[in-house]
Amino acid sequence: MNLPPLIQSFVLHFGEMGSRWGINRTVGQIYALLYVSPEPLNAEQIVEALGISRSNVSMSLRELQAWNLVLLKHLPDDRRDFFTTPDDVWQILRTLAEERKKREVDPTLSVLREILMQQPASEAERHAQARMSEMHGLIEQLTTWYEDVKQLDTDRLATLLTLGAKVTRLLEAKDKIVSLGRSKRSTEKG
Amino acid sequence: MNLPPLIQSFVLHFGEMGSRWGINRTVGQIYALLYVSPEPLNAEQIVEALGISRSNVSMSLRELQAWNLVLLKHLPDDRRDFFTTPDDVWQILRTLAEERKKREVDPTLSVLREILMQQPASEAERHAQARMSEMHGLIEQLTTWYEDVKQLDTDRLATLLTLGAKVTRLLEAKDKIVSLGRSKRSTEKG
DNA sequence: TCGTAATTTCAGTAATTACAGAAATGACAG
DNA sequence: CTGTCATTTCTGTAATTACTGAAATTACGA
Repeated sequence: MNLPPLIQSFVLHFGEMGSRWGINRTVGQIYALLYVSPEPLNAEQIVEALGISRSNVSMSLRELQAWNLVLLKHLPDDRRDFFTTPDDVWQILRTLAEERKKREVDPTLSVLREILMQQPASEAERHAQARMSEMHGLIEQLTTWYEDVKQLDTDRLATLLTLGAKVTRLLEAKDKIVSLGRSKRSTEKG
Repeated sequence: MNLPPLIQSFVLHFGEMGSRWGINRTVGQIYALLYVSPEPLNAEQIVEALGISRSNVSMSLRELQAWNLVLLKHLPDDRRDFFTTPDDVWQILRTLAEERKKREVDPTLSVLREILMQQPASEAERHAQARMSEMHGLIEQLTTWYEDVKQLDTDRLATLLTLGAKVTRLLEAKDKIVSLGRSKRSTEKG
């Protein structure tokens, strides 16, 4: 590996993390390298920078393309493929969220739905279905929220994040007023 | 494997998904089994239900405990360990979020911070640092939001999720009013 | 303090996944 | 066409990870 020390730390870290993210070391390293490169890189440059085989680079880039995490660019009068990551980190976040949902959530959701359609044949199955139904409900609530906020443009999304706690405080205030109203009325009744 | 068909589907699915979630098949299967079981199970029961070795069960339970995903229970006059998952799916979600953050986000955040402390020795490093800084900023914003909303009790969290889009519409309305005011003033000026 | 049951650790093996190098394919210029 | 360069696919091997069965440890009752 032949990289400036500061970049190498970053690349190596992404490699190590790779396994925890469900991708492998090489894929993680290539992504990190592309992310910090000022210019798009071609396969040969990646081979030199990371010291890995040409075929490994080819397959890893394939993987990154399947995740929609890299952009393919072409330079005039050059047949080679050059790769970058999107400039906008928020766009990267969106892609990541979408792809992980597709791979890690949607399949479970559809399996749950399928199982919940069936008639339980025993008390054990009935209880299991009830549990699965709870899980299904939670996941649906989360994905509904996600589908909702992912529509937001970046500014509004950022605002929503920054707001986070404040929305909460607003809700608490509302609750307080409502419950005050309720307890007053219930006092009057009781 | 010796389970009612409906439960078996669920367990097998969690096993298959296991790899995508960064845990292994057995761990996924055991978790799924405990999740749908009406009563806590001991190791031997898991061995019988899933048809895997006793030692494998022991190591997988260890892994699940490291993730705080299972509860250890003891019955009176019985030395064996019995395991369950929490009843409340929201609690499970919280644990999952916390553990994944700890494993998948925090290490990256600290590596980024460390690298950003250093003096870039070249233009390439300077640019790389700028990119890392963008990433760091985004992750910080996300984790701040997370630290914020994770404090909420479940009712309020659920409300926040359901609200999702509506908060947005509120923001949009506010934006419209503000920008109307601005454009009016700028028209007056221009 | 011995014996027994439960659990954990360990060492070897099986299974899976990652990778390199070679061969094949594709794309284009002349 | 043919030759060249870029990329992909394929096959075998290396490395890693998952798993088993045996041995060791722990916990506790008699």
